[in-house]
Amino acid sequence: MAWRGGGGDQDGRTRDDHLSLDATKVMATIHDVALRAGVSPKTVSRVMNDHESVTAKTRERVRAAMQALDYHPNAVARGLRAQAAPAVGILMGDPSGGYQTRIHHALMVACLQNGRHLSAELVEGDMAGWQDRIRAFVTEGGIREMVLLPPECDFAPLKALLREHGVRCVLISPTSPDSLSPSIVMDDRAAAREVVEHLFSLGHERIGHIAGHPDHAASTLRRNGFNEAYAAAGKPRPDPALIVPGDFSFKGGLAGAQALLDMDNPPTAIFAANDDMAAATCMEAQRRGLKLPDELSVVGFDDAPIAAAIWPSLTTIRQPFDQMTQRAITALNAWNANAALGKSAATILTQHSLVIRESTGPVRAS
Amino acid sequence: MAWRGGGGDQDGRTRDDHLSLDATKVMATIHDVALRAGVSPKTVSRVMNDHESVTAKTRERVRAAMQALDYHPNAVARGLRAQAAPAVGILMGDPSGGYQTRIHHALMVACLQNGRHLSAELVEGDMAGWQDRIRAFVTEGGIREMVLLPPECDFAPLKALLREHGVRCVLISPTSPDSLSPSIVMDDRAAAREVVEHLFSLGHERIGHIAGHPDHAASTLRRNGFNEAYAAAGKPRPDPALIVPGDFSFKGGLAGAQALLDMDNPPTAIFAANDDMAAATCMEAQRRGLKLPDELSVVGFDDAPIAAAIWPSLTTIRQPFDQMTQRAITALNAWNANAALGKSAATILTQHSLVIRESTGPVRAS
DNA sequence: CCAGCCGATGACATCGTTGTCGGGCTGAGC
DNA sequence: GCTCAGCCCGACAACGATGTCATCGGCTGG
Repeated sequence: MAWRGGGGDQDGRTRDDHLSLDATKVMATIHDVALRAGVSPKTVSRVMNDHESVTAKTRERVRAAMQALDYHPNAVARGLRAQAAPAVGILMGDPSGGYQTRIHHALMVACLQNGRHLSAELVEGDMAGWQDRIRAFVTEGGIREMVLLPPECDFAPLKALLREHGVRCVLISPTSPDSLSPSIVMDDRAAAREVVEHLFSLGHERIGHIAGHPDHAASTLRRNGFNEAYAAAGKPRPDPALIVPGDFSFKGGLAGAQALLDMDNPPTAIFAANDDMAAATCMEAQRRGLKLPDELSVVGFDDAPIAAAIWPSLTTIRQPFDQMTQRAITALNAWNANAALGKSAATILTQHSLVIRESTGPVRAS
Repeated sequence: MAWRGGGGDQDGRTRDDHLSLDATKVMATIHDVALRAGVSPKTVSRVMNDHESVTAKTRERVRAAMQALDYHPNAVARGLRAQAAPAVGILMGDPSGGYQTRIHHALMVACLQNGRHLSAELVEGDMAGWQDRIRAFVTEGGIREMVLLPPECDFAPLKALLREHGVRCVLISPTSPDSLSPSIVMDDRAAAREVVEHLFSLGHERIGHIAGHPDHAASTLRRNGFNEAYAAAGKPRPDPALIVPGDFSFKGGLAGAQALLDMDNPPTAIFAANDDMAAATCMEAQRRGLKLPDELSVVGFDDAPIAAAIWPSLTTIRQPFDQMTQRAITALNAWNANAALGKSAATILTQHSLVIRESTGPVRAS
């Protein structure tokens, strides 16, 4: 009985005893469980992975022992044996956009629900020797599965390197689907069209667009959707001057909004390619004394936290992050289930929705 | 010889061959290196950890072999042997504040520079059974070191649980230092005083304060610093009505700013306890047609990305995240170096700075 | 009644690395 | 020349879990 306790009856370990007073609870191993249940370690293992056939009675005894010892299998040892960590990898870069952070969070939730873990590695864009870093991440950490976000999910050398190391990838919102990795995408073009159609329905005709960062495929898709909406509605092509560049940043949004509002014939509505830029647009408009949404309607994209926080709250497109990450994990699980199947490179479309809030309203009669 | 193939030349493995065409490059093990260098695995290990004495010539041979095989030690196996993963743990909750995200990013950078890894686990505030989750994280993942952020770093049951499992913690900005874990803190009170003194120097007398989330110690410290500045300057206690509650969110900042600006005798300057709320304050002020900084000065806290992005750019306190996380890792390293030392529970103070931008200006003569 | 079979279980090896211990080699001192 | 110290280095085991194969029952069918 005693200091460390129970379960393992008395064990003679002194392994760490000299190391200070750490009453560190040494965790029970599969051997301890086996001993207590009066079976072999292998049988315990069988019970855990409910493999093959184990007598109900034995199974019960083992389970009881596990419970009594508060046994948790050691993931490190499992990883060693299996030549693979149970963790899903993800590469993180500059977090300032918020997009990456939200995906990361959603992925953690999805992993939690699937009994997995997430292991993140830093990748700064300008990093020299990124190959070695990735290699080390994969190789040392035993990562065999990864989720790639924009913009890395479009970086072919990275994908080649990962493939070379046998890492299975799922791509989130890649520019173009990859024949070897499943992709999780949303229909940016359709979403952008819905935005414009919503604005049309409110009577807007001159609509400005602040585009996204040119490196992200989504930027192009959203802009294309913007243009297509005109065609679909049988309207003439929009004035090209109404489309200004942006970069998904607040600052870029400010510049874009200024450019649009400085025009001789400014738009009555502005569709920014993400919420940060939309928020900046609201700010710039209010600074100029415009009343929102009466004198200017603004639409964002992403439904970031800021969209609901600011005033007026933003009409925006909700990206289904939960669903996207959930499917990403599901895709990895499925891949494991039927490993040999080469047909896994599916493209999975997720459902967005237009969230109408207070930043859009009918064109003011004037 | 060569059941598995020397030096990676031709190897006869078929382990995964049925598994599609994966030309998976199987990574070299310490045995491969040893074989190629003509030494025993143990010697290779010695070279890697530059332990003890190895002949320069041998060392050289081994290094060459390692290089030739592109050998990277397997962290999983090491972890198993060492009973500890090389990773530092961190608990992540709701990312919307941005604070956590920035720390996380800075920590990844610090880990990178120290050849370590970061392993994150999700902890939502309302989670039932968090004990089991933490236990699993620590126990299964082999985590022996952690960095705790607010508000978890003040949660005693959590710290007790971790201690019980022998996990070493470093606390970032805890409410009060812990006798068993080193803490990395900044002097929030002094920083808040500097903010107010800056405003005093611009001629402001009626200064509003939007406080932070009551659960965060920093909120109290910043408010106290706000009050102390008055005493230090020999001025009467500030009007209590000028201090309104907040919660570090954009939305909370909006509400706070509205409350302050709705007063009969509104303040000429507002000090928000973080940048999000300061940004909200700017937005609200501009919505009301106030010119910044002429009619209202605004100060934030944190130097979040938004501080430099919006117009006017925010005067704010820069929290030295890089330094804080760097020191956190250093503290862990030091702890390892002299494990038995109990004196590690130091409190490490980091240096903030007041960043003066465009959101503050002299009181308008009127 | 015995051969053969099948279902449940255990012994052993293995994953890649490192601590322990002892063996062998070298060189110095007598 | 011999011995012994001291330095390198390798054999072995161990970390905790699991795949492989053997084994040990008991059971059925001829």
